Amino acid sequence: YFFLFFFCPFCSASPQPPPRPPHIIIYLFFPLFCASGGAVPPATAGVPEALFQVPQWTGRPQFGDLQLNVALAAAKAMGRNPREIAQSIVEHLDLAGLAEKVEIAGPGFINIFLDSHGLADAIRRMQESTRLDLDAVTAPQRVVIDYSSPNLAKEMHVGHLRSTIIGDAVARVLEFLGHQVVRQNHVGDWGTQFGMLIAELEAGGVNSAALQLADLEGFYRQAKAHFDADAEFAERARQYVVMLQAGDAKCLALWQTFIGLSLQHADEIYRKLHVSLQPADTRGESAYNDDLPQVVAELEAAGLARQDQGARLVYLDELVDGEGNPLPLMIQKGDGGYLYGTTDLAALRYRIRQLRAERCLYFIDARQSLHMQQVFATARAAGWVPAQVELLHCAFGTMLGEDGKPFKTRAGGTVKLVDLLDEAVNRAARLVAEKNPDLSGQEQAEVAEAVGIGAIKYADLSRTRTNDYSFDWNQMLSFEGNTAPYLQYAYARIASLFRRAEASMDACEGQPELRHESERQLAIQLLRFREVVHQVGLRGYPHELCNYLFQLASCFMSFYEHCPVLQPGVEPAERTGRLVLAAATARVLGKGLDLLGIRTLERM
RNA sequence: GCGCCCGUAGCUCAGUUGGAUAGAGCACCUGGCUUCGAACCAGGUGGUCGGGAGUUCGAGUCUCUCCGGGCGCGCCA
Repeated sequence: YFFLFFFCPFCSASPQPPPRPPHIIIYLFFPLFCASGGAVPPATAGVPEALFQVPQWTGRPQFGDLQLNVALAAAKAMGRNPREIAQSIVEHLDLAGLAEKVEIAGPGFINIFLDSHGLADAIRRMQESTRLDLDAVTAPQRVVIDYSSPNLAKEMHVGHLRSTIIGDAVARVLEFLGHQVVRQNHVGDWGTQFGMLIAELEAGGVNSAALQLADLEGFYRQAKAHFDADAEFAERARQYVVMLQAGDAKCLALWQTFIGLSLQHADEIYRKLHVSLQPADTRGESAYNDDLPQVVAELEAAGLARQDQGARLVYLDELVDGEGNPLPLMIQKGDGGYLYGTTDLAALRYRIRQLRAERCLYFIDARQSLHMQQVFATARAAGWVPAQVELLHCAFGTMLGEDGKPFKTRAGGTVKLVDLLDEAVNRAARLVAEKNPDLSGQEQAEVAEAVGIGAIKYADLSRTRTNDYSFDWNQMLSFEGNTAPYLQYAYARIASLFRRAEASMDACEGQPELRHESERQLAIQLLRFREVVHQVGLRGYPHELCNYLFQLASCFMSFYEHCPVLQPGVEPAERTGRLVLAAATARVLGKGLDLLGIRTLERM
């Protein structure tokens, strides 16, 4: 016997399991045609993996729109003929109104050909819905997201881009899904580096009142050089750190000057980047200074910390290398100073206790993987993290130079983020002036801003975040092909269409006809939006949304090429239907770009 | 030594629970602007998925092994 029930991960109205234990249960997840949204039901966790199936989009018309391979998997488990199983599944399938045809093909593929009327109906519903038919999750979580977190001792550079942009996109996605998002900008505003800077200022007799942001970078470099070369200087720097942590007034005043300048600079960058971080989201390492002794004391009391050569380290059974050698986390130095791991633990404790996090996402460099693992394991061992709270290190790769080594300019420095952003806007401005000289100067500037910044963000967001990537000025500032401007252009064309039609995009309603293949493909793409957004919220990979939006825009461009809308000879019903498709496309593109933190334009 | 990541078209990259003929963008070639925006569209050239073995109806995807590259592994963050 086969018991089939349709069980949509985005739908709160899931059917109940059969009353008696079935011989075999096949769950069919239908991503489409669900009236209401919801969280992924926890029941999925208990389903035997082999019998758990989501129909896949085929992308090949001859194999239908959706394909189920469950018969093949079941055949293996049951030792039966897959085609027979497929046949028996198909006999039990009731897809009235959803599919016009179901075929068994090859060794036992079940190919589902969606019904065009059903598709059109789903598009109509989507266009009528204020949320693109994507309702909020039924079980919202409180999610703390740690991202951007620049080092305040120096100016922001291209290396800070990834965490800032990717974390922001995921924050927006989770918020859109209905989760309660708490952003945490864990800035590096504490520690040895500030002792270095203070020592450098003292040595140089610099007037801190006249200090400018532009000076900071140079001071940091000098201080670092002195620190590495001059043992005496290094010792002084360490003493300043101790004084700073002890609350010495003079040191604190200097420190305030530094971080004040840096935070202001960071905020300017965030505004330029159209990143949603606000000053109130900043809670730097210094905020946890007073908690550190308590953190160490608690770990000690829990019997997790041991002293070794004056330093305190946490040893855990699960923190070992391949040969069983311990990989301890140091939480206190021999001189009594604390380390960033201690601060991370204090921050995590704060996020659970004060912020009441049910989920914590960390957008931090992949090179910190071991460290994050140590911090998570230590916090759990200390009993600070309830078992149901998910701690996720959303790692990202390193930005490399042409030589495959961590990126540096020819002079050995880093590319400042401001310079990259300005260059992007300048290039975009030249392009706009050339392509659309009719726009006013003000409009051209706005377009250049949106296009230039969008291109940079998209170049980063559209790659799998865990991979390293090479910094390539031209590629990052490209405006052709799979880029943000392509998506913005598709949006602008639709806006233009509605201006010409003298119609409102939001008020555009009706039933598309989906006669042309490109109309059908566009409709299918539109309906995939929900599953993609949920996926990004679950895994934290914004490139999945980028890929989807690019496909959607491509489908639209093709549709628009082949299906006239306002031209003479187009029947009224056809015209209405195509306007609905265009409007729905614009809304999904607009929302998708918004979730990526990229602006849309009515004209460009 | 141990661990993690990576190796897919000339270049930069996708490829979700293993599914039918491995896909994009850039570059190159051929077409398309008196018709809704050519930042575009239609089509073409281009691949031993690093090598080998295994698992099975079926492997870019899973296992093992080798090669090549990157990163990490107690007193910086």
